[in-house]
Amino acid sequence: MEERTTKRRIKRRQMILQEGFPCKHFSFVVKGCFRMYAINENGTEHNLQFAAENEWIADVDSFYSDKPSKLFIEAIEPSTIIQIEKQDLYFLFRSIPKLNRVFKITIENKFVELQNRVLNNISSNAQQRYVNFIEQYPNLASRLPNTQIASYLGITPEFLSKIRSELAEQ
Amino acid sequence: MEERTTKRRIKRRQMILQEGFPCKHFSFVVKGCFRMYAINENGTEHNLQFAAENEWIADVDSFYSDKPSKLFIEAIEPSTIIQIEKQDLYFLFRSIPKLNRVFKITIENKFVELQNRVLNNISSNAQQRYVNFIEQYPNLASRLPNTQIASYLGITPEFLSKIRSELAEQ
DNA sequence: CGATTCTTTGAAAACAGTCAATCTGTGTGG
DNA sequence: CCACACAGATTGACTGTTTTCAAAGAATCG
Repeated sequence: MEERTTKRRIKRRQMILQEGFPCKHFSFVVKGCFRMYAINENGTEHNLQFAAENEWIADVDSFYSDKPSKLFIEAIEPSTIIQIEKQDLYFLFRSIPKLNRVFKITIENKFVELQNRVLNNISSNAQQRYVNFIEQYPNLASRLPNTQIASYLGITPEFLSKIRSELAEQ
Repeated sequence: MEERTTKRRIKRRQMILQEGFPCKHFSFVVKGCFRMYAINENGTEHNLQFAAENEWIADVDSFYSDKPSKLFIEAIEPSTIIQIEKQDLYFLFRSIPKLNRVFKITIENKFVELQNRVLNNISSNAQQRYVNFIEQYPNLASRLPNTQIASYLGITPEFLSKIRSELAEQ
């Protein structure tokens, strides 16, 4: 297994995926925290996903299709990851059949999580979404800058600040 | 295969899944169109997904966990579906190994689709989301009532109507 | 054809973004 | 270990977006 994977130390703000390049690896976060985001035509960043300890992160679309990615993955903290390339992942799937099931369940869970996020986005206002985020991911909420949370929720940092001051005085 | 699946005719407005019940089936749409939605505490409906011909629909979370669903699935048009229960699906996975791969790819594609929808929700205003919807799903857009599209986009039918009249005069 | 759903419209209110200025904290190099 | 640069957080005034409510007209299922 070790010879099929690579352990890497990643500095704060270092990118492990940049727009325009194919996503060559699935990355497992051993220590630290990452964000995956897109940049729109105005230059605004939008966080699609965070990944902290014991979570996988990759641009699934680009990884399986080999298309150039439209996303960035960047370390928010100094981090350690274990990376695996597609051919090696497929090798492991063949040699450890159980792994297929593990990955199937992982993506099914991520699918359900995303569906709940969509429901949140279309049914709740910004304050409710922020409260839900804190309740659902308390450990992320406490270690992330609010700027990053705002970008994940789809609101401006200024407006998040106003939401927080409203919540504080209640 | 036939003896493991059930073909059903579904009337317009008939439910094939209701909140509080476990989702017992994956349903394959042969003919017609369905929507999956949640109802919040105010009684407002929010469309999570549509499924027309040749698409699968189910509450994935409830189906695999056997938990009571929080969702509804309802026919928007008179429809025909083929349903399969979990035990029979697992039987088919064992007898037709390729089917595992087919389902894996299906859910990976749905995952990517959902991720793009989230990106849309957090990065675009209502007008852009509506235009994107029409471009991405032209055949759905033409057969669905605007009420249902508004509910999918997370806006009110009244505001969608205003968006449409703005687009029309351009 | 009739009942029901869907669509449109308008005015007022609530929600969220923009821009600019200031304040706070903290990572890094010296 | 200190100082400084820089990212992050807050505030306020103003603008823009979306909702709400009510009412009327159009389309469509049965």
